[in-house]
Amino acid sequence: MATIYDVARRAEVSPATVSRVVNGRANVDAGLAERVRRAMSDLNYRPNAVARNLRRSRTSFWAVIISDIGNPFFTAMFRAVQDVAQPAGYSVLLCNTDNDPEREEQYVDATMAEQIAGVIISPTAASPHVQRLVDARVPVVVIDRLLSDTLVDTVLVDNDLGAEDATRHLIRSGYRRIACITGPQGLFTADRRLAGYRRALESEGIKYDPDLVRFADFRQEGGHQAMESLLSDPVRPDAVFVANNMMTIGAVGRIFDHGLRVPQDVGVVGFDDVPWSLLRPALSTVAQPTYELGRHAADLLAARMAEPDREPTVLTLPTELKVRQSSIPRQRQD
Amino acid sequence: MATIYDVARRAEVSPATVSRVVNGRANVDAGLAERVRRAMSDLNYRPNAVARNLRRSRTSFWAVIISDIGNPFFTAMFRAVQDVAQPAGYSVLLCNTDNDPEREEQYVDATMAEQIAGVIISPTAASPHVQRLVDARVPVVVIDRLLSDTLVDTVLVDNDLGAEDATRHLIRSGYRRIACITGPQGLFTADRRLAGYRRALESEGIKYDPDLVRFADFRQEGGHQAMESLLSDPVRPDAVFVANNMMTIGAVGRIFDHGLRVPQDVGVVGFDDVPWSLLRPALSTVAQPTYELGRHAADLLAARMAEPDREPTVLTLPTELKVRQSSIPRQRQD
DNA sequence: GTGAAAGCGCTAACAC
DNA sequence: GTGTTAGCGCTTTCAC
Repeated sequence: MATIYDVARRAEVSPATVSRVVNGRANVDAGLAERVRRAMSDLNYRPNAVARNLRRSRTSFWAVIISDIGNPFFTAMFRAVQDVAQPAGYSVLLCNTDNDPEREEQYVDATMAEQIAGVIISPTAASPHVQRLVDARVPVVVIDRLLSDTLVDTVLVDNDLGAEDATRHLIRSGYRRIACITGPQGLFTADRRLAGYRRALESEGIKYDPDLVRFADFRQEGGHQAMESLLSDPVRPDAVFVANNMMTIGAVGRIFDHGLRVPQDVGVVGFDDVPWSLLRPALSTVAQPTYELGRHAADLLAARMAEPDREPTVLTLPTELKVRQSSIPRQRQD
Repeated sequence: MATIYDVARRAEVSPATVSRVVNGRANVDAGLAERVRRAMSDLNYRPNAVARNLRRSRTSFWAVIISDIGNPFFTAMFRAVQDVAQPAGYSVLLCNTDNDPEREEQYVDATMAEQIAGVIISPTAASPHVQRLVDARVPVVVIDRLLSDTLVDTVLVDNDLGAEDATRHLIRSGYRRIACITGPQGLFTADRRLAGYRRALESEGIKYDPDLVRFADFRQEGGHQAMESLLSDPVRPDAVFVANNMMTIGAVGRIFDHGLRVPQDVGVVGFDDVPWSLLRPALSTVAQPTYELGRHAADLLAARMAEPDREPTVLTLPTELKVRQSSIPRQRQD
């Protein structure tokens, strides 16, 4: 592999000049620059990014650390990050923790060791790792979680309001015994969405009943089991608010398995869209602006890199209730 | 940030000894090693991976280059790769090309510049980039495509047979006017699946009719449009074989939009499962062993890294036809 | 078993 | 505008 010295020798200039040409610095004589470019192409020279990274003591990578690569929420967000990063000359590393704090730690360690230029992370429940990144002055943006003990750029949606809208919509559609399947207790989004559900009930004069609440794992299988548990109750709910997309899939499947109809027997509103229009009945959901979330996170990251000492920003984006078939009982459909 | 020199000074040994301890080399006196470990922890020392990379002239990254991060086929495969890579001490970079050859080139360049240790790639149609990687002696495994002009480790499924099975199943279920929506002409999987479709027709004595074939883009929207085009024909097909999962979603949605029923009016078999069990009717598909594909690709990559001059292997895994509701017309269901 | 020292390929002072 | 040179932090001969 040709190095910058080989090119310099061939073009009869110094390595410094070659470096300047490679990096597009203006202050190089046009003739020299041309000679350098010829030499580079003659030798099929490719700069060694690792050497550059060492010298500059940071890389041209961003890392996105997420908990579930199978969830379209994260992949859509990732795509947005990539769309911002690539034109800016950064490649994006996707790290999938499967909600395992140990894996998260491993990735955060790797991130620091590899001198990653910036990190966008959706941390697992109690995450001291973000603090470590902040302490090491690695630019970080937290997405989808609000960390109470760490001052850091953050992008969220209004989980409370979204869940409240969804639940109120179910109430106003005539459902009365409304269950809630939320995520692991202590996980920010799970707690906020449960809180929104509760607030809607209480503001509409329906008593909050903890027996109608299930805590699952935000995955399809969890939604499946939680629904099973709800349906095996002597008095089954007539509607359910499910706090994420994957669990909604699982929950609705279970409703069908019991021979029940959606929305006639059980009304359903999920949280976060699934990008697939095929589902029947079409699911009512609290849509999150996933792409926007990613784009804002990427923009915040870029801003922090440009200005490391700026005040941390917390951005809360609105959700949008999309009413489709799964929450409109037959008698009200027309 | 503490360096290896700081640790050496504090432990009163040489940097070489610290390096040996960090890398777990055996030939270090136990007492010294202990002293070094203490110093490391005192100073909160973290090895600088970039410097190590430069010195070793390769990184501890693998890159997976795919065409669509929104397709569960690729994310499942990625997960498998990650599961092999991580215990082996590698982090995995996910590169999403959106089927854009330019983006692919950019990623291949970055891969080489960053001295990525190994690459798993599902190349776009005509890909000279893989040859470049091979020439540069970067360990590469190609997945989901057979490159005719490049000798390289490859993991495939038997596309021909899978498509043939699917189509024959439709024929035997009583469908006669069977359409095919495949991917972009020239793309390996698209061509092979079309060939399998054709072979089934001909072996069952049905004339192959090019008017029943549509070439789309392997994405939901493409399936949507292709189905629209098929349904606007004066004589509409009574079944369709769709050559990938995303297009199947789009196609079935369009069938519904036309007020037609699946499978009574139009039978459907897709290629590659979708992880959502919720779809109604449940889709008959040619299931690919996605996780296995990824695992084998990762294993081949590891083998190539260990033994750069081994003969390239081409692995072809079987598919499995999963007959569900979408291809069993009512009169035959019982 | 341990240390001294060279150098991976590049960039950025600094000198001219 | 261009060249000289000193490292970035680590690993790895090689000598002892």
